[in-house]
Amino acid sequence: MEKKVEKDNKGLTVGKKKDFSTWFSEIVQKAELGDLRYNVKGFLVFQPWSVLCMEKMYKHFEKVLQKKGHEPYFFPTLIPESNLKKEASHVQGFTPEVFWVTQGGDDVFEERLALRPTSETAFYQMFNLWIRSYNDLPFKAYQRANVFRYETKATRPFLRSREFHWIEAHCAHATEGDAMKQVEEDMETTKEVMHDIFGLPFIFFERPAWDRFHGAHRTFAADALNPDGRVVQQPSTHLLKQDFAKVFDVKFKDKDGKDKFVWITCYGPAMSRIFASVVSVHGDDKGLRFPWEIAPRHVAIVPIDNSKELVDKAKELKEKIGDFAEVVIDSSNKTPGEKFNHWEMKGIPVRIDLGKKELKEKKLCVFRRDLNKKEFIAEKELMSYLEKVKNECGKNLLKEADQIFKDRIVNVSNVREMKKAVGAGNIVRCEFCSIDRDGERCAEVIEKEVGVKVRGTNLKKEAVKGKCVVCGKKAGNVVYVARDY
RNA sequence: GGGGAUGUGGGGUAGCCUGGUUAGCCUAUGAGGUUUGGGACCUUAUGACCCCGGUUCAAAUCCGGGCAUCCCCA
Repeated sequence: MEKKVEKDNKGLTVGKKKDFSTWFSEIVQKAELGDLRYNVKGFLVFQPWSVLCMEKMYKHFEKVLQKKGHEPYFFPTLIPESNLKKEASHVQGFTPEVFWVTQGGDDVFEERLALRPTSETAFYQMFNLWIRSYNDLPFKAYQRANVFRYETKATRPFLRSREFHWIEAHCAHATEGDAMKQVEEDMETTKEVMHDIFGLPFIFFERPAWDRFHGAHRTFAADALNPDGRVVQQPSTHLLKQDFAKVFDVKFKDKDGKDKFVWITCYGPAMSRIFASVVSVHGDDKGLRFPWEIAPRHVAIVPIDNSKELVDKAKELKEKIGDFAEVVIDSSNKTPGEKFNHWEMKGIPVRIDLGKKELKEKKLCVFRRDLNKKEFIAEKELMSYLEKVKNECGKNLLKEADQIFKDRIVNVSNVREMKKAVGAGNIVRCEFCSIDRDGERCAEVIEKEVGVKVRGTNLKKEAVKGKCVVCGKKAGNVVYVARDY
């Protein structure tokens, strides 16, 4: 049959590599991930296909957090201004981004209430009441929540919205050593979930002194990479030391009978933003692709026509698959071709094309999205086929993503090379004077001349032997630089 | 932070410069029918000029303000 001229706008009109920004906008709309037409700037409606995936992502994160001893909470969305103001650098950093609630009905509040931009100042207020003794430590809490930030930079659906969905974990420890171990545990959690299950490669960097979380002593953040060569900050974990403990007066009686301030850490994986990376990293020119574990649905059965015979057979197969996979039957009135394209756009891992031929021959025509491969199997092999795809498809996507990520890290030894490498969409590795305050001037030079930010140092110690690419002084660190959003 | 562009049914658009019939087209949607192995077809129906103000006999069109979206640069 003749290929139809694309004028109905159902397919993607650009390649992911060619024009990533258009590709992303299109896929959000055409795969029905989010509707941007909600009439408040910077906010969007999350549609079922993104919600179903994000629900699964939440489950994976929460399961691991709970396994490691975190307990779940739901904190209030509103935080009094006085709480927010307690820690000086925290308030300074977040105040410009706060949405304020000033009234209830016609009553004007004496004190403004913040729609939480993050919940340190809510959790630690309560830590003060809950923590009494070293027996209470470590105190490991988390919540899944939506938070609000009045972003002034260009907002983008999922990636940077004024309301986003995340998990924030807050922990209190008896010693700095314990706190640092927590930070390491958070990084391990990120790898276990985001890399191993969601299939997203990243590097954990320690951020330079000038780029820490407001109120943190040390900040560690995972940078993932989009196809356009820009990095996206994914989960970050922070060593807050005792600053917040002091202003919220969170003390415990230690074994030696003395009152001591707790050491606090916090960790924040943003589900909506990780979802953006899942879409960006795994998607292709036909649409979405998902690792099995977080696919909104697993199998679509497409009856070639909607005859009773075929629809009944589809139901029978669904029954047979049972709890092994989530199955949808597409008995819409679309033509088969349109259904095929639709489910490829949606990124369903397995599609079963069911026609009279298969019925007669007791065969099934199966299509797997990770490889875009169609084949015929005997009907009795269905379950083992699904099992195989379940095991393989996440791994395939991960392998592909890891390879691309690895190839995008490029070493340079001067600013000119850096410009070239960054222009080609790479993350650049180079030697640099210092990630303490005195290196900030060199970072500014790079930002101005090349348009990239110093992301930080890799946690794996890397040998330094040369000079800083900017000032030429003896290098103190190997740093990574990249364009960001 | 700076600059540029845009806003017309659910989606994509024509018309705007030069104000003047019933706002045209594609698609989607409802109904009826024919179809169905890679984006079907016929008949028919529904549906729009971002908001507020100004100019004018007359505004989608010109002017001012607001809101929103997209792109580029730092």
